[in-house]
Amino acid sequence: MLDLKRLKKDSKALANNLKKRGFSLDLQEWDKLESKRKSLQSDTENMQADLNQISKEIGISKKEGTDSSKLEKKASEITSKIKSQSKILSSILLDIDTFALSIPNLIDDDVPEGKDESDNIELRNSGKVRKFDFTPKDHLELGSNLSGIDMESGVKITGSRFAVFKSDLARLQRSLINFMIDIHVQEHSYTEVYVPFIVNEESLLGTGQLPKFEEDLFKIEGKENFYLTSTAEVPVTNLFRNEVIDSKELPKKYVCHTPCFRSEAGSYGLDTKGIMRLHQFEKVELVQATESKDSDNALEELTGHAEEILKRLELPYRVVSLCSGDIGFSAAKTYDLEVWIPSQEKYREISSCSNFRDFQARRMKARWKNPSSNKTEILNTLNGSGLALSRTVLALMENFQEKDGSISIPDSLRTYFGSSKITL
RNA sequence: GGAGAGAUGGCAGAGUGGUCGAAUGCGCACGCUUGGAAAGCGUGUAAGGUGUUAAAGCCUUCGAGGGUUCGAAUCCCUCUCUCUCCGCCA
Repeated sequence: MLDLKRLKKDSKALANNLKKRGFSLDLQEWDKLESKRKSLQSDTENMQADLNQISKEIGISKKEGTDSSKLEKKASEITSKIKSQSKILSSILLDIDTFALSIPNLIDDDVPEGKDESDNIELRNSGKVRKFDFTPKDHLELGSNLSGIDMESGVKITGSRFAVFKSDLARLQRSLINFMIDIHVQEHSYTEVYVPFIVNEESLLGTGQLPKFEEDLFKIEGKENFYLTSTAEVPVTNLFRNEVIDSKELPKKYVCHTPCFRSEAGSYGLDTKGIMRLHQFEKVELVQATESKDSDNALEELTGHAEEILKRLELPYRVVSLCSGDIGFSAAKTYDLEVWIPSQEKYREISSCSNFRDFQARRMKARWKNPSSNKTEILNTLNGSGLALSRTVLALMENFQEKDGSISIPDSLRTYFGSSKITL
């Protein structure tokens, strides 16, 4: 959520910033709501102050044993006025809340301007794209030859976009989880957490998936409004919700492995083959909370942590800065890591690292105590995949395939995986 | 699932209808003290809104929502969560 104070003072500047991502802020609507609120609120607060004063006088009068019936009559009149007035006020406050919750985050100045994906800017790349002396197969063909990826069973058990991993490929994914978490814990000093995969509405409001993007989520039928997590970002970032963190503990760095469930509404034609885009996939997620002055550096650091995994796995990748039109609702700035996919001869997203600044933290009242001012301030939050696992499996299969359909395992992973090759 | 207890500030913990936004302790900040530290002493220390150059002031908030009352942390109702005992279970 944006700072409502800034919206009150500086709405035009905010509107200009939001325009860059193609969001038009309805300034007329805002002015209308805000001026209504202002007059109603100050009216009711004045009445409330009167009532408090009179109530106090009644209290004193009762103690002294003098007659207070006139005061009580007056008070009772004010009370009923307040009741009707505050009903209107609370409905306007609700409107303002709804309005504010559906405004996306402001975009950092150094985010490239653009309309869509095609305007994203490549910042750097790493690793050599392999030249094959045979025609490389795609991961699905490799996987079914190895009896390691079974899409049919996924469909049978659940439906489309669900997959079954078997044998060495199931083990490959499992070894990658440990590989990634160990590096982040031991070398990048993250704290490992295990969290619920089912989350409530408040958590999703906090990170910004709700109220606008409910159609991307799997909702659980029942008395309570529960959802399956679409990313570990939701449960992990919400660890900070309604907390005041001691400055000595900052930055807070968490790493977490979870499954992710996405309905993928609106992506019917995309990546229909194989495990590129599934309703359920695994991810190792990095989450940080920092003071506001530190989040720029933290984004670079966190992105580097995710890149380190790709480097150790010897996967060719590039880093892309998302343009203003492609950046997500809650993010102020995002770097995507894209890994080379030989069968598509394209780089594809395998990690997305974002700085949300105070946008999520304000929604979830995640704060820290600034010892220099002795005030509580809103935290900055960041996250990034480190990495998405099914796409890592996919990338390893395709990039490390041999002519005979076997797959070699990069050196750094061998102790985790237990052998150097997956063979037919 | 059955029975009972509870939810108060960063934390712990008083407070059962009226100057209670809330005693006290811890923590934290500042000062005194010290060669320096610890201890000790003193002062300060909730959040949000409104307002202001800044402040003062005013409003709201004691798990959430509703109700009673001139007035609610305190009484009533509903819900959520936590703890203890019993049952069940991985």
